[in-house]
Amino acid sequence: MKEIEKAYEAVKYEDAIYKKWEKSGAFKAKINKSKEPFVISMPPPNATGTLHLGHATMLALEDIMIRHKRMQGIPSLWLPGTDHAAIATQSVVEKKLQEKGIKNPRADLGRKKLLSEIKEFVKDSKDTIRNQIRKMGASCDWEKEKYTLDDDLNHAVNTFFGRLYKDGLIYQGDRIVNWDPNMQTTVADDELEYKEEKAKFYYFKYGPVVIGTARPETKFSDKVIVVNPKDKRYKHLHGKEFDVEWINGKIHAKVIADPSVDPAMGTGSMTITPSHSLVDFELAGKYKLEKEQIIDFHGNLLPVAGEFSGMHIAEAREKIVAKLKKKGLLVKIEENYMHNIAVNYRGKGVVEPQIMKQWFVDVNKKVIDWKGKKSSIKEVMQDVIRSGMVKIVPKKFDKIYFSYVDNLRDWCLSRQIWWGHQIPIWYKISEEDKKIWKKHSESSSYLLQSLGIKILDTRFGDKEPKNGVWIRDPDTLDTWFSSALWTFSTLGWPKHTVDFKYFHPTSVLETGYDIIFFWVAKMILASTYCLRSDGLPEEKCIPFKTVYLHGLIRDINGQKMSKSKPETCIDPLDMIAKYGTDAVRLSLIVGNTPGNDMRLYEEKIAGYRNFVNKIWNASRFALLNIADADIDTSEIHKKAKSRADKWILTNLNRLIKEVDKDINNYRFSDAATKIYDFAWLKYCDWYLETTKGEHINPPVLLYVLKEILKLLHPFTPFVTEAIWSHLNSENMLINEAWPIANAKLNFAKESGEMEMVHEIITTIRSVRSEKKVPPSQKIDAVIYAGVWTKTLEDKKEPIIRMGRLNTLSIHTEGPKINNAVWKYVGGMDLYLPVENLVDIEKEKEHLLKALKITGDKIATIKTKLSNKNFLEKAPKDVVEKEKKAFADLEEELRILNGKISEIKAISKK
RNA sequence: GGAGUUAUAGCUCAGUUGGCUAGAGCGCAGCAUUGACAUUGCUGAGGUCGGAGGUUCGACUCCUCCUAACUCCACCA
Repeated sequence: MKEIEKAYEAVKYEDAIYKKWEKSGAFKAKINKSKEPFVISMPPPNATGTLHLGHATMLALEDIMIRHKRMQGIPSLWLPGTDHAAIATQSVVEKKLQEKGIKNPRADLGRKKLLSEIKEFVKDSKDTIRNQIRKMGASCDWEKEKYTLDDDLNHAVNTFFGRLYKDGLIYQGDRIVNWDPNMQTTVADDELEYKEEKAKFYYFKYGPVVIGTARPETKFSDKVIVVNPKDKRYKHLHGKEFDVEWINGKIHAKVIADPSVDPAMGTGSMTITPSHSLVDFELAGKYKLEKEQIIDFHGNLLPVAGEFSGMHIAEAREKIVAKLKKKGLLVKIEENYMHNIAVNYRGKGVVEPQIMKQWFVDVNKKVIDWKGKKSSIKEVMQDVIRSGMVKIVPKKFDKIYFSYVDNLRDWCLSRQIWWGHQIPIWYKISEEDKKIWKKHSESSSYLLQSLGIKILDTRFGDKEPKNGVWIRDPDTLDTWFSSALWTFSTLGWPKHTVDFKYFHPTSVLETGYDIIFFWVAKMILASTYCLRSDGLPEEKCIPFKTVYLHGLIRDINGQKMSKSKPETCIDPLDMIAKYGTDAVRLSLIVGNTPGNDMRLYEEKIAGYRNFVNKIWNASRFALLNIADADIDTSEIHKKAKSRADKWILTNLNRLIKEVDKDINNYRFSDAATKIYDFAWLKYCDWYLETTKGEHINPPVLLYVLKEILKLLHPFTPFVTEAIWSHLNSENMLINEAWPIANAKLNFAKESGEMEMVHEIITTIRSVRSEKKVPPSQKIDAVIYAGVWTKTLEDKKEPIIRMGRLNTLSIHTEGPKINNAVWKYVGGMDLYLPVENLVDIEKEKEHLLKALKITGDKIATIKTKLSNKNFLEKAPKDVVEKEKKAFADLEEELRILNGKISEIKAISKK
């Protein structure tokens, strides 16, 4: 025992402990059909990413839940995995290839080669994130690890797609999509970011009206003017048609009135460009107008632009304006027009709305047999939350969820990149078209469109259909399409494996609130649809029973941490190296309440490192003071001797109850804080300090320490396991049984703090009156403290070790130290020095202040107690409490008055 | 434009269905320290719970309005 270091150095222990856990099989979930399991599917981090604070928080929270349940003997599965993060990964690899000199990786390498490049890259970097998950101490079942592009998960994806297709829920449609000309792919609405930008706003004469626009380059073939029907300025024009002079000659235009136009915006009249604006596209659909593409997929103008054809839009804009000016059609230019432009949040490319053929999921068609009624995807998604089948913690996110689902649009599934699950759709084409197609390296679906390839037939399938020439849709599926299946595809679905039957639905989904739309909603969509069509009862079709949404971690200024601001950005791995995983975990848990953001700063982590060290030292102390670590701690209630023993056991018992309640209610911060307080303030500062010396009761000392370690283990797994190995060489703490509150350990009556306090105060008072000394200013502190003294064998002078105060000592015999007179005060075997007087004036001031406060309180409480309404309407226990408080206060007042008269008597002398 | 969240000590945050004198950590000031621990111990200062109303015997807690900050959604032709 003696060789334990004075300070706990996390780095020395953590990796070895993790290996030991993993090797022992402690993380493996064991099926036990007589018990209901506890299951978490780990939100899969990007396979090529590195651990950030969001991951660290997620891992810490989930590990707490899993370790707690595991110690309770509940079969617990935490299934880890990684995500292929399609767009992010492909763009990283493409960039790397470009750095190597391959200018256009897709065209130059072709699909097969590029994919194998990406595969290599993922393979190499996957271990990074895996090891970082281990660094956090995550006790997940690595044997069940999955990757969203695994073959069996691909099979699940295709099965999901196939069923939707068969049910007519998947359709291909011309839709306006967010096209990123840089990345050459569509971007989901969810993935857009808006950036404010200053631009010029142009006014042009267009026939009888003046129109305003920021984008003249899209206006070549505008032939429809739209005005608000209530706008009096344009009433005479409704339904009229006429020829107007425009960029490249005359255009036959007509006027439509629609309420979507804002009369206050610009001139109140506009022309529409259905191909490159969502609003215009919807208007065109409403009035059945033609939609002509103006800009191609690289951002260049098409032949409709005449002399500007082939020019990039950025370059063309001013030239078009110049031409219109020459024609006398330019009215004015507003220079400082602020507007938002949409950019892809990955890569930041400016998005150009385009009409393209894309695959969509219909969320409104009623095909799901749900609770005896044909329902749409949207309706099922609403019902699952509304009926409470899935609970969201905190509840405020219900509203946010509904505002999203109620306005849910059809889900655009296709992405024009190669890394991901390729769409399992085949097109029958002619031999000749196939030759053309091959020349273009099977690029992307928009080329199918623009090359004019004729599709003769369309089929769903994993493999190429027979008879005829078939090509597969070159696009891939939205990453979230595979993530949506995560809770059950990882358990073997579409097969109903033993694991699937036992472990699904999962218990808790724990993640940041920022991906509630991306992921949480899509998981509900996918699991209810897939599993219901398997014929499972509704309650088995949800992906999880509870969603716990943690707050996001922000920097000290409340800003999002981003790599662009390294000075405020905290890297969890650096912090782990510096302060240890346990400290990092605590700093992420304490103060983190569901759905509320939390600021993190290094001092906070350092604070928890100090706590970890405190536990280490308390244990060290215990071990140094116990001859034999194998002390029998059974039947501990019979071994509690002193009042202090009983007090700490009673408090421990209370703590266990509260911690269980808190963890079950997802109040992890509260649970951690309570254990922290108990361990540091009650066990170390109070119990250890009080019993130090000859009053150590080894069984209780050890028992309480062990219980603290168990309670703390889910929060700080490493240090607790490290200490445990000194206490118990046979079993690892990770496998120990979780503490259970024991009624026998409730000594509240014998050991209640207040009772003890009163007893000691009484004794002290009697001591004082005997010796006629003024009350010590620090007397009250005595109650919490307890100090010991010890004579060193090798020193002549008696030594007083002052743990907390100068005023108290514990000794079996009335000591005579430093010429002080010590008096036995009983109760806890305390000896009190009756000299060491204090500053009388200060004491007087202090007492008078206390007297005033107490007097005020008594007045308040008196009013309350004389209030009839209070006595009649307030709950009985509250009234009782008030009465007791009143009695206590009066007693306090008496004591204070006694002290004051004492002081006055002394100061007179 | 629509919706939501937050506002409590110098800083970061707790405060569970309204009910004992509103709490913690950090920071600050003072004191202490030879056998677990300076990654320590004790003591102290510091709050009209954003503002104004209302409901109630009683409001940090519930309701309304106002102010400020943040977030999400929509979107600017």
